[in-house]
Amino acid sequence: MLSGRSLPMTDGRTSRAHSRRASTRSALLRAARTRFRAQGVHDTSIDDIVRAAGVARGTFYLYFRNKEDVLGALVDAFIAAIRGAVRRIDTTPGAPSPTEQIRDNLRRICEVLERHEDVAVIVFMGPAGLDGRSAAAVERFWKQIEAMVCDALAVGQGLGVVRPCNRQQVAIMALGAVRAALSRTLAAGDEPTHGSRRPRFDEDFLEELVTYPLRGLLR
Amino acid sequence: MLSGRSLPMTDGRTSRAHSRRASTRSALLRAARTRFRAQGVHDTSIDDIVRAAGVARGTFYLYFRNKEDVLGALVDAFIAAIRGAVRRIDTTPGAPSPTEQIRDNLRRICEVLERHEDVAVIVFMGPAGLDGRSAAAVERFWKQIEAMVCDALAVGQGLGVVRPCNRQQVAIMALGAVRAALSRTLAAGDEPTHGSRRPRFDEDFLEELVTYPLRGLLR
Amino acid sequence: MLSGRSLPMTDGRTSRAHSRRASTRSALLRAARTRFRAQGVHDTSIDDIVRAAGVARGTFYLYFRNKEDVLGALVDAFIAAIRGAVRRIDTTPGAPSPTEQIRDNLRRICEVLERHEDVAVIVFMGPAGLDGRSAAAVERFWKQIEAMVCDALAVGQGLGVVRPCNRQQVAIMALGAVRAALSRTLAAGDEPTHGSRRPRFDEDFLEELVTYPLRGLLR
Amino acid sequence: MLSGRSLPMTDGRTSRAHSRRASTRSALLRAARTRFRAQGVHDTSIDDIVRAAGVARGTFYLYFRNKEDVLGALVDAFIAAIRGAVRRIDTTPGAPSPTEQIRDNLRRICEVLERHEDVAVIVFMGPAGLDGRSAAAVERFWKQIEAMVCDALAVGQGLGVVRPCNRQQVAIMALGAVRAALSRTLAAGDEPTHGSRRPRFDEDFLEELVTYPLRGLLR
DNA sequence: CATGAATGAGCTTTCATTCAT
DNA sequence: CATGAATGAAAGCTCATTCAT
Repeated sequence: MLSGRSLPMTDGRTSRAHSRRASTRSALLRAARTRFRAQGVHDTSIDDIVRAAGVARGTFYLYFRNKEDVLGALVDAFIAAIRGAVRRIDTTPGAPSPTEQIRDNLRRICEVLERHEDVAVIVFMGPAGLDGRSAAAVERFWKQIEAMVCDALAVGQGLGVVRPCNRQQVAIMALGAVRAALSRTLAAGDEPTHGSRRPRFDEDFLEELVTYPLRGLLR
Repeated sequence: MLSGRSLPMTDGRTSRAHSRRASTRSALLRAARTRFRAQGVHDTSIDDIVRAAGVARGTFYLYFRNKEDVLGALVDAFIAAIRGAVRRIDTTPGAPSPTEQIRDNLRRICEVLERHEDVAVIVFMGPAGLDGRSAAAVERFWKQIEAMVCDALAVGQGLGVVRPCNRQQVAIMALGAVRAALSRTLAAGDEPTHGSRRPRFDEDFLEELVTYPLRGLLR
Repeated sequence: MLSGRSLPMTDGRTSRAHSRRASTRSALLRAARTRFRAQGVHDTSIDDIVRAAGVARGTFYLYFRNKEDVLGALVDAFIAAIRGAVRRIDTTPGAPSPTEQIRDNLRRICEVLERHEDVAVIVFMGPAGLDGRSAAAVERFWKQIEAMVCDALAVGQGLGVVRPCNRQQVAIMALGAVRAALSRTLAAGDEPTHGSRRPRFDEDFLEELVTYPLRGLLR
Repeated sequence: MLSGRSLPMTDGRTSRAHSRRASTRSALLRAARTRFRAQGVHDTSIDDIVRAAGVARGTFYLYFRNKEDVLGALVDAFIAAIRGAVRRIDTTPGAPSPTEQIRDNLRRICEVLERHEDVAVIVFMGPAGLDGRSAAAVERFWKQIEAMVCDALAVGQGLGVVRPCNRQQVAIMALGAVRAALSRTLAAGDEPTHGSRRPRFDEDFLEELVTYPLRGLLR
C-alpha cells in the first residue's frame, strides 16, 4: 500500500490479462462475442462474460451499461463492416457487368461474415434473444439493406433489365433468399465438425447465391 | 342436473370437470399465445401467463411442466395446421399445373398463418428468444419443410422442369424468400395500425410469392 | 351416458379400491405407512399417499387433518401394541425370575416390531424428519417407557437386586442400549438383502439384548 | 504479515475483503447453527438463516450451494472436533487404567459437545431432517465410532478383561447407552431453563457414563 | 362419502447492479 | 481504473388445503 508499486497487477490473472490485450474494453467485447456464440445471447450472463474476459464483475460496468449495450457495440461494428463491404453498382459504361459487381459485393460480404462469424450468426439467425433494444438495431440494419436493394431494383427497372414487379416484396424475398443461404452456411460451422471446421463459402456456393436471387427478378 | 339420478355415475360432475379442465387449459394456451406475441417468449413469465388467463399460479403447473412446454404445445398445433395445409404436387396428367398447385398450397398456408397469427410470428420470425429447447422444436419444423422442398426439386429435375442446381442450397433460398415475405407481412400487422389491422395476404402478394421463388429454379 | 348403469364404479381404480379394502381410512393408513417407510416421513407428500391409496386428493381430508395426523394415528397404534406387549414384572414368589420376565417382554416387543416394522423404523430411528408436531408424539412415547423403567429400577433397588445409582440416567442408558440394538436390526432389513429379507431377531440376539443392559444395573 | 512488502501484493484491499468474506461466512454458519437448533433443520428456511445472519438472501449463495451444504459444513466441523477428542486406549504398562482413559475420552467428548452444542444435538438426536447426503455423513461417523469400539472389544477380549459376547451387538449397545445419555443431557438444556441454563455434564454423570456401559461388557 | 380442479403461500435460486475499498 | 462482496428483485416451482360438484 505504501510502497511504490510500478506494476498494477496483484496476481497472474490480472497480469496476464493486461499484457495479453490491448484494453479491458476489447477483452470484454471479445469475451462477450465468444460467449454469445457459444451459449446464445440470453443464456449468457454478465458473469460468464467477465469470467471469460478475466476481469472483475464491477469492471464490466465501467465500460458498458448492460448486456444489450455490449451486444449493441458488437452489432454496430459488424454492421459497419458489412456496409464497408458493399459498393454501389456502377452503371457507367465500361464498368464490369452488374451481375459481376453483385457477385463481388457478396464475395466481400462473405469475407466479412467469416471475420465476424460470432456476431454474424447473431444478426443473421434472426434476432435470437436480442432483448428489445438490440433487436431494434439489427432490424434497422436490415431495413436499410432492403432500401438499398429496393433502389437498385428501381434503377434496374429504369434500365429495363429488371422485370416489372412489386419492388418492395421482391427486395424482401431476394434478401430473404440470400440471408437464408448465408445463415445456414454460418450455422453449419457450429457444432458438427469440431476438428476440420468450416464447409464455408466456396465459389459454387457464391455462384448460386448470385444466380438464384437474380433469376427471380431479371427480365 | 335436472334428471333424477338415483345412482352414482360418471355423472355431470365428471364431465363438467372435464370441460372445466379443457377450458382452463385452452385459457392458458390462449393467454400464453397472446403474451408471447406481445412481449416475446422469453420476456414472458409464468406469472404473466396466469394473470392473463385469470388463474392461479399453481394451476399452470397442472397443465404444463414449464414455459417451453406451453410453447411446444402451441408450436406443435401450428405445425400440424401448416402440414394439413400442404398437399403433395399432383403430377398426373389432367391435374392443375404445378404452379397452380403451389399457389394453392401457399394460399392455404396463408390462411393458416392468419388463423394462428401469434404462433406464426414466433415460428417465422426466427428463434427469437426461444430458450434452447423450444428453438429446437421450431428448427426441426423448418428442416422438415426444407427436406420436402428438396424432394420436390429432385422430382422437378427428373421431369426436366427444374434447372440443374445445388438442390439443397436452392431449397434453402426458395424457402428463405417465402419465409421472409410471409414473416414481413405478419410483422406488419403488429404495431402500426392498431385500429384497422392487417395489410394481409392479398392475391397480388400471393402471385409474387409464387413467381419469384419459381423463376429462380425453373429452367 | 343414457344407459342404465347398475354399477357404481367409473373406472378400474375406483372399483379395485373399493373391493380390495375394508375402508378408505385404513387404505390411507396403509399407504401412508408404506410411503413413510420408503421415502421418509417428510419427503412423502399427501399426493404420494393418496396416489398409493388409490383415492382422490380431497378424500384424504375427510379422514385426517394433515400428514402429522396420519403419522400420529400410526404411531399411536404402534405404541398401543408395544404397551400391550409389556407385562409388569411379577415379584410374587413362585413367579419366573425377573430376568426371565424381562426376556419375555423383550421377545414380545420384538414380535410387535416385526408386525409394525414400517412404523417401528420411524419411532426407533429417532425423530428423523418428523416435522415438529410428530416428533413430539414419538418423544412422549419414549418418556413414558423411560418412566416405567425408572419405576422398575426403584422397585429393584428396594428388593436389593439393583445397584445404587442415578436411576434416571441408568434408565436412559439401558433404554438407549436396547433401542440402539433394535433400531439397528430393524434398519438392517431395509436395503441390503432384497431377496432373502430379514436377518431379524433371533434367540442369541435376544439373549444379549437382556444380558447387556442388566449387567449394567444389577448388583 | 509484518514484513516489509515492497512489491505488488495481495494487498490490504484484498485481505480486508478476505476477512469480510470470512466473517460473513461464519455469520451464516452461526446463524444456521442457531436456527437449526431452534426450529429443527428442515423447518429452517434459507430466509430464516439469512435474516438471522443479517445478510441478504443472495449472499447465502455466495458461500453455500444450499441448506444441506451449510449443514454439511457444520457437521463436518463437529465430527472433526469429536475425532480430535478421542485418544486410542494406551495398553502399554505404566499407562493409566483403560477405564481411566475411557473416562478421559468421554470427558473430552463432553467438552466438545458443550462447545458445539447446537450441532451436537443434530448429530446425536438422530439424523433429524438431515436430507440424504448429510444424513449419510452422520451415519458414516457413527459406523466408524462403532468399528473403533468393536476393535477395542476384541483387544479387551484378547486381554481377558472383556467377557465373551457378540462384539458387534455389544458395541452397538454400549454406544447406544452413551449416546442416549449424552443426547438427553444435551436436549435438557433446550427449552426448560432459559435463564440458568445447563444441568450439564458433571462428574457424577460422567462416572455413570463410564460405569454402566463397562459393567455390561467387562468380565 | 368421494372427487379432483383450483388455489396461493412459500421456498429455492439466479443474476443484474451497486459501492466501499 | 479495478475489484468482488453484497444486494434484493424476480423468477420458477411445489404442495397442503379448499370446495363446488
